[in-house]
Amino acid sequence: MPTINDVARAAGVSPSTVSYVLSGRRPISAETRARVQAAIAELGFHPHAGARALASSKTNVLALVAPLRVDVNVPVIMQFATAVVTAARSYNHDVLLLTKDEGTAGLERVAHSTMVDALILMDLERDDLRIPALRRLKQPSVLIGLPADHTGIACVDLDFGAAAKAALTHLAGHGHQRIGLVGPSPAVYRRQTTYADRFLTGFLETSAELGLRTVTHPCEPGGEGVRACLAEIDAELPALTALVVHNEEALRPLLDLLQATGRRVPEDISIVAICPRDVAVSMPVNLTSIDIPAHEVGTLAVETAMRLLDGRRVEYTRLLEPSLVERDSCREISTSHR
Amino acid sequence: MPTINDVARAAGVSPSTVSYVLSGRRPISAETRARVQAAIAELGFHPHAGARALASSKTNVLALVAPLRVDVNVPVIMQFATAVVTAARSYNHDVLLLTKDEGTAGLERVAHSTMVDALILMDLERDDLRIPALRRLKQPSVLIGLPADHTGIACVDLDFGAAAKAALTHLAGHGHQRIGLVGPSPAVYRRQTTYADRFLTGFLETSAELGLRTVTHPCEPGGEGVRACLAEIDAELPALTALVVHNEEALRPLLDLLQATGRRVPEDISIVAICPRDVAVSMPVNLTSIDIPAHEVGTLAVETAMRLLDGRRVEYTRLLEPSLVERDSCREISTSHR
DNA sequence: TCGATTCGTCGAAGCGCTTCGACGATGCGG
DNA sequence: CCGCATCGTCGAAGCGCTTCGACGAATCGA
Repeated sequence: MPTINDVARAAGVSPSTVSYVLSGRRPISAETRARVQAAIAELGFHPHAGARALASSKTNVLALVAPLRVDVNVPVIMQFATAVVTAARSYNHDVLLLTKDEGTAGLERVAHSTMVDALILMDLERDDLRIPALRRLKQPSVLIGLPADHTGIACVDLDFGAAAKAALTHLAGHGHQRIGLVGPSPAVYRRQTTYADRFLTGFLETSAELGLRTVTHPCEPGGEGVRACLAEIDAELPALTALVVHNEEALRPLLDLLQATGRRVPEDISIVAICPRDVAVSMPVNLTSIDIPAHEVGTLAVETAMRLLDGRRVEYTRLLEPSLVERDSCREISTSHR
Repeated sequence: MPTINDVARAAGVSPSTVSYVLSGRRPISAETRARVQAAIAELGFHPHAGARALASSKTNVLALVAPLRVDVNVPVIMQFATAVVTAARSYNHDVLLLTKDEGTAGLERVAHSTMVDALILMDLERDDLRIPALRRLKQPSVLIGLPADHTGIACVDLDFGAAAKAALTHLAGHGHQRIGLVGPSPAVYRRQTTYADRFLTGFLETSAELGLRTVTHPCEPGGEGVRACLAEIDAELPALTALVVHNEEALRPLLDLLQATGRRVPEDISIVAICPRDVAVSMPVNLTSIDIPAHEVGTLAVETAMRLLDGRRVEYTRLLEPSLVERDSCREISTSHR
C-alpha cells in the first residue's frame, strides 16, 4: 500500500501538499494539483483511515443502532437501515452496525474508542436508559423516535399523533362513528416503544374531539392474536364500521379473518392502515394507508447528524407530517346508517 | 479522553507496560497489572481505535456487504446480518455495513483505506464481478453463497442442491410422483443468484434419479405472479400431487390461492417449503420445510473470517447439510393413486 | 557457585496522516 | 516604487498506540 509519502515523492512535492490537495483546505496551484492527482491515481493511493482518524479526530463513520432481534417490523427496520447507509455514503461516511441488545455498553464502546463521529439510534423506548448515556458522549446522536425526555438530543420521526388524527379524521369524514384500533403487540406497549404511545394518545384525543365511539386494543402477532383482538373489539363496540390498524404483522391475518367471517372490505368494514406503502398495496385489497416514510426519516436523521457535526443549527424535534393515501379500503357511509 | 500515557502516569509505569497489560503479549506481574487496571478503570480509559489500527494494522472491524435494496428475502437477510453482527462481537469485532449496490468500488474503498480486516459478502451471483476484485485485496473475504469460480475464496452456505434432493426424496418417499417446483422470481434467476441455480440443478438431477415427473417454474412476486405460475405448472403437469416451494414471498399467496380454489393442503396437495423455520410455522398450515439456517451460516462465516485472519486452516467450501422438518403439509399417497 | 535463561519493565521508534507556522514569490494600492 | 497582503508550498510536530530491543533482577541447572 502506497502512503502519502510515496505520492509526495512521485509528484515531487511535500506530503503536506498532497494532504492539502486531498482536503482542499489550502489553495494549491492547478499544475501541482494535477501532478499530485496523477501520482495518486498511478500509485492507487488510498489514505489510511486509522491514520486519518488519529490525526484529524474524525472517522467519517456513523454508528447505526438497530433492533436486530427478529421480532417485529423487519421490513421497516430494513428500510431505515437502507436509507441511513445510502444517505451516509452521500456524505462520504460509512456506517457501523450495532445491535440494540448491546445496550448502553455498545454505545459507550464505540464512542469512547472514537470509532464513530455520531450515532443514530432507532426503536427508542419511552424512558430509554440509553439516553442519559448518550448525553455523556462527546459525539452527537440522533434518535429515530421520540422518548419522554429528549432535551438536547435531536429526534426525527413520523408524527404518529398526527397520523392517528389523520386516520380518524378521514374515517369520520366518510361518516364512520364507531371505530376500533388494532394496535401493536402488547410487547411493543410493554417496552413503551414511543411510536405506539404517541399514536394511541393521538387516537384517543381525536376520538374525543370528534365525538367518536372508539375502542382500542393491542394485538398479539399471529392468526390467533388477531382473532382474539378482533373478538374483543367487536364485543366492546358492536356494529363498528371501521378499523384503524397500526400493526403491520396483523394486517394480513386480519384481512384473512374478515374474509373468512364474511365481512367485506370496504363494503362491511372500512380500514385505514399505518404501514409502509408497499405493504399496503401487497394486500388482497389495496389499503388506504398512512405511509411510514422510512426513507425520509432515515435520510433526515443522517442529514441532522451531519449538521450537528459541522456545528450548524438543527431542529431538535423534527416530526414528519403524515400523509394519507386513499386506496380501496374505505367507503362512505350513508347518513341513514349513522 | 485519557490516553495511554495518562494511564501510565497514574499507575506509575511506562506506556508500553499499559499496552502489554491490555494485550497480554508479555508477562506482567500481578501487582503491576492490578495497578494498571485500577488506573484504567478510574480514568475511564478506552484505547483510540484509529491509533490502534495505525500502530497494529488491525481494525477489529469486519465489512458486511448486504443487498439492502428491499426487493426480496428481507427477513432472511436480516437474520444473516444479525448472526454476523452477534458473532463478530463475540470475537471482539465490529461490523461495517455496506450495500451491495456500491459494488466493487465499495469493497475497494473500505479495503484499501484499511477500514476493515476482512469482508463478508452475501447475495453472490454466478459470475459475480466482485470476485476478481476480492482476490486483489489484501484482506481475506468470506462469501455467503457459491459463485462459479471461487477458487481461493472461502464460501459458506446451505447445500441447496442437497436441499432439493431432500425435498424430493421426502415427497417420493410419501408416494408422490408428480411434483412441481415453484421457484424464486425470474429476477433472481436473471441475476443468477447462486442458490437458485444450485437448487434447480439438484431438483432436476434428483428428479431424474428417482424417475419422477416434475416441472419447474419461476414465480413472480405478488398474488398475480403466483396465480400465473401455478396455472402453468398445472397445465404442464396435470394431476400433480405435490409442490416444492423455493420462494418465501410466494408461500402465503400460494396457500391462499390453493384454498380459494378448493385444493386442501395436505389432503389434495402436499407442500415442502424451503424457508426459515418461523416463516414455515406462521402459515395457515404448518409447513413441512427445509430450514434456511441463516444463523448458522452467518456465524460460520464470521468464524471462518477469524480463522483466516489468524492464519489457521479453513475449509474453502463449506456447505451445510439441509435438514427437513416434518410438519403438517405432506401426506402419504396410497399406492392405488400412483 | 556461575553462566545461561526467563521475567518484568522501560525507552524509543514508527505507523500514516493532518495541521500549524514559516517563508519566498507575486500582486496590489497608494 | 515600496510595504503589505495573498498565494503556494514546505518542514516539523504530533495524534495515541504497538512493538522491538535492551537491561537489571530473579531463577535455574550442573
